[in-house]
Amino acid sequence: MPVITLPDGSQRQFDAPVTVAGVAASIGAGLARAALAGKVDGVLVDTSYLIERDVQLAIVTERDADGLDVIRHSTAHLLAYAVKSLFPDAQVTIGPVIEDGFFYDFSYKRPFTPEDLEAIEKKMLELSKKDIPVERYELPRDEAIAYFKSIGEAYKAEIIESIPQGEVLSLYREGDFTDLCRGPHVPSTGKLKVFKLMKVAGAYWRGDSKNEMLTRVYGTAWAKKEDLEAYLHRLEESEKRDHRKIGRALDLFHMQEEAPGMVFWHPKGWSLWQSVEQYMRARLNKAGYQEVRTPMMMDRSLWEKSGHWENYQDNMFVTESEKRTYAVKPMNCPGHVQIFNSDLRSYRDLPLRLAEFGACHRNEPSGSLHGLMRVRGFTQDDAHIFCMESQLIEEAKTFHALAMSVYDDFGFEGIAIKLALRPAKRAGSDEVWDRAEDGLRVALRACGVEWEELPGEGAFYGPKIEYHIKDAIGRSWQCGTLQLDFVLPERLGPEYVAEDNTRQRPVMLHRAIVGSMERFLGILIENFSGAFPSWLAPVQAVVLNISESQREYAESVARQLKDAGLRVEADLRNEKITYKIREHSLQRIPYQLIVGDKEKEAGLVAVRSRSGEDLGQINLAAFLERMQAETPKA
RNA sequence: GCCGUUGUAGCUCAGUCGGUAGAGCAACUGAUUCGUAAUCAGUAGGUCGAGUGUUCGAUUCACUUCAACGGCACCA
Repeated sequence: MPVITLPDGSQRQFDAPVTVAGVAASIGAGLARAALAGKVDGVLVDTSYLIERDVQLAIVTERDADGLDVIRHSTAHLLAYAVKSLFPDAQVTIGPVIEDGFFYDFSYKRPFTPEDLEAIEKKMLELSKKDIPVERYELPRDEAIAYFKSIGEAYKAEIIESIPQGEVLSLYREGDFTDLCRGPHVPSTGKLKVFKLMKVAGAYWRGDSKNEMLTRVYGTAWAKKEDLEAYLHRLEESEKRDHRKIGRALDLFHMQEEAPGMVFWHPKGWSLWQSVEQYMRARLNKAGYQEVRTPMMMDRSLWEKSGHWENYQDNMFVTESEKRTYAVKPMNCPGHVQIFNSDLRSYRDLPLRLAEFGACHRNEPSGSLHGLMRVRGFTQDDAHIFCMESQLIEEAKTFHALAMSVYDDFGFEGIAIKLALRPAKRAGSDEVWDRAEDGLRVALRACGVEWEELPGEGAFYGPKIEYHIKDAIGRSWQCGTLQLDFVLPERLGPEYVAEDNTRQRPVMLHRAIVGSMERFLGILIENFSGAFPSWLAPVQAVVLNISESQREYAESVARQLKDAGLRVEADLRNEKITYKIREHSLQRIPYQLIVGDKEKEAGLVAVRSRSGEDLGQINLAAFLERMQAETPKA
């Protein structure tokens, strides 16, 4: 006699076991129709799930986040169903829900084409219209293996084989298509109406590049048509923000075939870069760092000592001269250790913080290159802190505060912190790793922050804290990092003289805040959609004369502002003022200073903000003050 | 690196069922001197990513190669 408690606290008693669908029907016909799944004591189940005891039950509909997931998951199955009916000898593998949609991986003798995709989508609509029931049933593991082998689904059979003996598995049948799945699923294909197949791509079986490449079909699915449209619109909007597009439109940088993965910075892009670099330099100086510069390439033997040769040889650019092999630096740390080693250091010198805007090169796989976000030549705001173990926590805390303050100045919020732990391929003993990982945990705790741990993601020489920032369209990027390293000091041999006159090994902290300058600028471009805050904008203001008679006045205004340190241009072209305003608006210049006869006479400028607002006529001192107020203090 | 797609003027793109290419914007020249997002007229601009092959003839077809784009894998 199950008593069912609904989310509003009301209870219903039934004389006999009842399905989720049955409960929904007892509440109302509308709910029965809308029911996609149920949540029984917090666990998602099908509407066909039989309730035999007292439970908490929520009927899941398309209005719930869970309901949307069920829709997406079931749409992935519908996709597989359609593929199997169009291409019977294709094999199905997996089809999970992902952000905004789903995908399904197939094995087929040839990859699907964009035309196939259209046909598949059409078939899916057809199957949806038929409103075919989706039925759940169970099979013992071994029977399930035999079943999938019998219908030629080798991948499914392999998946089940990796499930422990003795388990009972759930299968879902819709029409003549059956798939292994944990579920739950919508009760019938008619519930799936709003979906779109987005693209085909290759993907390795089980995510391993040694395995066969499958064809992956990506799709999106929503509860309502308007949601789908809003999603497609959102995609279009992010395309407009693409840093490669804006980089061209605003003349910031370009890349070309002869230098794949390397950037040609144009004057305006380099101005942006310099604003970021000078800001960081000021922050680092104030925080007790000393800036250095180390060689672009060093002898192979040094990279062998550091362990980079062994771990990353294939990804290093190498050159030869007079029978010696040199590698272009992929990291700055070995160079910084050489500076540390160049003198006898005392414990009084510690912590020694060496910073470098270090230009590094890594021969990244061709397929991984992506605009400014993933390049082969990049510059880090890198620094290494050499300290005693007793100073670790304090250094980590100070770094954390600095990093957060920098992100704040750039306008980023909601920084996610992650702790990447020892990878399979690593240097150093387990005992050393224990110490390093615990050290970072203690430091994070001391900072009073929450973090997520990522097993196996650390660097070969040590664990790392990662700072992930979220941009204006919700994408997350790793920028900052703090890495604790006991290994490189062992390998490269830095030492200091301790208080008791013994020689001791310093601990090394690797750290960066913006990470790769290239990537960070890419993030800034997309985050601001090219409309940089005035302290970063390559051109902060442009002076526009309305007609020839204010030429000299406009020139003198521009000159005075430049002398005061602003990045200012004058547009004295003989064009209509509306034309000039349009052009500079498209260039996203923060302020347009318009001077006509009125301003010339009064010795003022009429200020138009980037948003199109008229800020009125002000004098130059007032304008300079305004700019000053918009610039973060170092 | 792997799978797929793409590569035509500075940018965005059209085109040629094989007979050496076209638009809009940008650029340049001239006229216009104008008050808050596009003044008018004219001019110029391309080894059709690179290489090889098929062909009387290739930007178009085939193959190779490079790069970009979307994924996968990788990311010290």
